[in-house]
Amino acid sequence: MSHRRETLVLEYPAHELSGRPSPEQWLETFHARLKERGLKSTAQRDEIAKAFYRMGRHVSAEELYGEVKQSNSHVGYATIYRTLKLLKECELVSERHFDEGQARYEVFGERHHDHFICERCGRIIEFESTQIERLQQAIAHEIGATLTRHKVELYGFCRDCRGTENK
Amino acid sequence: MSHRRETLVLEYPAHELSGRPSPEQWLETFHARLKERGLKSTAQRDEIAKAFYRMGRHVSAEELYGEVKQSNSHVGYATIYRTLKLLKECELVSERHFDEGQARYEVFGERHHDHFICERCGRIIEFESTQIERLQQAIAHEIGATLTRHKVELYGFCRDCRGTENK
DNA sequence: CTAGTTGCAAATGTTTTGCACAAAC
DNA sequence: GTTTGTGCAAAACATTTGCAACTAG
Repeated sequence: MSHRRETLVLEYPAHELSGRPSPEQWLETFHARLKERGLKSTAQRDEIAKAFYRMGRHVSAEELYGEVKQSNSHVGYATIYRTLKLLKECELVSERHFDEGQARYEVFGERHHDHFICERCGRIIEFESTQIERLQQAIAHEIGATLTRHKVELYGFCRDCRGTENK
Repeated sequence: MSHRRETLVLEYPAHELSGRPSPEQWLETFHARLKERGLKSTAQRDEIAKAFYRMGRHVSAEELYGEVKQSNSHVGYATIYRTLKLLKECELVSERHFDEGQARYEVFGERHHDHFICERCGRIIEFESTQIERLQQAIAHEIGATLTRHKVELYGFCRDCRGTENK
């Protein structure tokens, strides 16, 4: 009996993302979903979407605002938030609330994964676990509930920050 | 080989809480921890702590403020927040951030449990799973991290709200 | 007495909204 | 030409803080 891999740790730098559509495909999908909803494509929406995609994972509205400002100094915070909301509605982005004040956003529709967050350096490591997925379904079944989504977050000290806790 | 129970669903109404100290014990502990820290016990702190304890689980600052106002109309929001922060520091209360804007608080130090949150009616069901606990440790080990805390949240439709999704 | 606590109002940080002007379809 | 989108400033929230008056130890 083969030993199937149940847990997979994924830690990619922003420039090395797997399982993603190309930026062009992604933007096209955005345009299509906007059209479906009778909404318009605009230069700002494209800029924001592209900047977001380029930045990789776990981006805050503030960070995105900063990035977009670099190329186009004339976007307002409001448009950032409005576009992020749109991208959520178009199911291209998902919103996460880690234990900070602000929300973070990531490209949606990749394989489901969960997060480890280092409490010292803020590093976020992603992982997938089919066992955890299965267990969650089992628990939902026991409760008598239907699951729409779920969230597993581990907090602690990462490899590099272990042993520096008391510094 | 016996079939050990791995998952336990806990759903208590506020008036039927298990594994808790008595309100008096709890308040005494609060007093003791304040003293340790060179801080004072006051009428307000007691009132807030008692109201909190009485209200049961998953209380927001707003709800607690409302409750305290009933008996003593002269507490400010600031004192609610300051006392909640104190209770956290005294490890008598823990703070949770579900996917709402506001934080929710619960009595700390009971057995670790996780939450299912119904997206229709807001009901929160707690459960414990030793398997999930073990898996999380295994994942932390694989990442090379030390875990300080973790969080599992399931979202969906509860028993009573299933089938009413499209109403 | 004196350090710690309170209530208020004002400040904060994040996100949302109203509105007049501008741009897409 | 409508309808939708934008930028700005103001509003809306949840939470925190400064400060003068107050109170527990």
